[in-house]
Amino acid sequence: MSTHSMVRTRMAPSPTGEIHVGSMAMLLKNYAFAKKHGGKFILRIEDTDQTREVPGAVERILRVVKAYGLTWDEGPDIGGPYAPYTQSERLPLYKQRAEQLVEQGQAYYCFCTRERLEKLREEQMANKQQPKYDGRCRALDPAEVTDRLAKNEPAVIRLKVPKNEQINFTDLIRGEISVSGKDIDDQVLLKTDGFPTYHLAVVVDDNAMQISHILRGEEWISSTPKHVLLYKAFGWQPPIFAHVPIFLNPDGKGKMSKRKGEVSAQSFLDNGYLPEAMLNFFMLLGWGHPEQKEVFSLDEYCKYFDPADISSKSVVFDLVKLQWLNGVYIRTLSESALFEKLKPFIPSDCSPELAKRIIPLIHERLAILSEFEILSSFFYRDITVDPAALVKKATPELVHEQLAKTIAALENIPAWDEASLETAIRELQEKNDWKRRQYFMLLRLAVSGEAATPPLFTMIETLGKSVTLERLSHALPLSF
RNA sequence: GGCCCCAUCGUCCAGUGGUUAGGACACUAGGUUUUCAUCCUAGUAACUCCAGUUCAAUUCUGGAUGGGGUCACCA
Repeated sequence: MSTHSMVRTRMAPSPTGEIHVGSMAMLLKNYAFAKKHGGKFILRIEDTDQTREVPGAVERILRVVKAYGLTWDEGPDIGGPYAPYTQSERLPLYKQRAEQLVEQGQAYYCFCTRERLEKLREEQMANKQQPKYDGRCRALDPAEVTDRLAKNEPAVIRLKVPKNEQINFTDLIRGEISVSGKDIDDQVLLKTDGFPTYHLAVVVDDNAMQISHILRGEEWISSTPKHVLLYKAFGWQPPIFAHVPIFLNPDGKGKMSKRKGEVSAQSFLDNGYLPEAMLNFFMLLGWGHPEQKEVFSLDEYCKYFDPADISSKSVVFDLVKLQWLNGVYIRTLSESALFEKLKPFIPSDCSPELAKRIIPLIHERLAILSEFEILSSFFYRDITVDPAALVKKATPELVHEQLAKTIAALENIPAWDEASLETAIRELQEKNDWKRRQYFMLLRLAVSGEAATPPLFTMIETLGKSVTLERLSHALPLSF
């Protein structure tokens, strides 16, 4: 396969904070598409905005992508044939390209101050017009430009958008998209600080790095015509675009945002979602397995995934379904594997030994790893028992009798294991002709403080004799 | 608001010029069960509207409505 027909995809996060789940889902699609075609997946850092850069963000990005189980073939840390993969290290490239465009008459220097532009925008807004550059510097006298540049007057380079042209491009998901040049602003390509804007950098780098397919969020559709214009101006072959629908907030209103809950890819891991479940969930949003399967592996996804099959409507990030999926993945885990993954979520007052004994009891009840504590705390923490609940289904006299007799029986039990406990307690229940539901629930409440727990006998076994008897005794006076 | 994109159960995904419009999550009911959960069974629930094309439109075309995106020297 020649370099030209090689599939090369990329994800290009900017180090301005935590990577968003939507970005991680996009990254997955780029990854899967490259893998499907035996191509390369590239990670590039777009740090062209010095003002928004957050220290340590690059390292965190790399770490969280790995934590999700995804890898890259070329990137800032491992290099590659088109290094460097960090835009701030490629500055001369962009400057040279921007100047080339000026020479070709397809871009121009603009000396307008931020103040003027701001005022202009305000006026346009007041007049209900589109805020857009008015083109004042479009046709500056070349001599004047040279002069002002020589005086080091701050300048940007803007794209000279042909206002009477129609710009068309093909989107793999949506088909032909056409925008009129008059609706496109004269985008700044090179800023006064010498850094490129996203639009210049992305085109220059995607071309330099031989990117063949761009799978990105649909919020980029409206700026794609600018990119197409740039490819044309440089005489380059544009890559194939696929604009993937974005995630909507769980309530279905608007682009998934921080205001309505956690959105960083890392935060889901921190809350106890498994990376495999997250990836599987991403796969399900906007795309369907050919056999309508819901649970399948990354390998299988890479095999079937085709960007052309992605649905074209934005999708709601359904946390309820995510939870279900996560539970499915947790249930497939072995107990030792679950223990390993649970480690960060086991409270310090629960010993690892105890945790290991608790895990089988709550395994199928766990939807998110962080639920470990709430599902297990009564094993290692003091409990509070609601007296009203104890006598809800029986008279105080009966409850008192049941507790007293149970205590007596358990004190003399030959062995403290599930089978012996079950025998003793069932015997008691049958001999006294107590209602099983009521009696078992009473014991459950007395011993755990909870109405929903693991099975009674195994729970009591795990709790241990002294704790169990202590709690039963403690409940005794509560029945009155 | 201009421009662009989109429209099948509450949500996600299938699907078709003639179908009992299918699957999953959620929900409801039942079974298993000492509770919860798991597991099993069943059920409720959708083609946005209006024209046009056609013998026939959920499906094709146009429009309306609705939703989303975008309008920075941010990405």
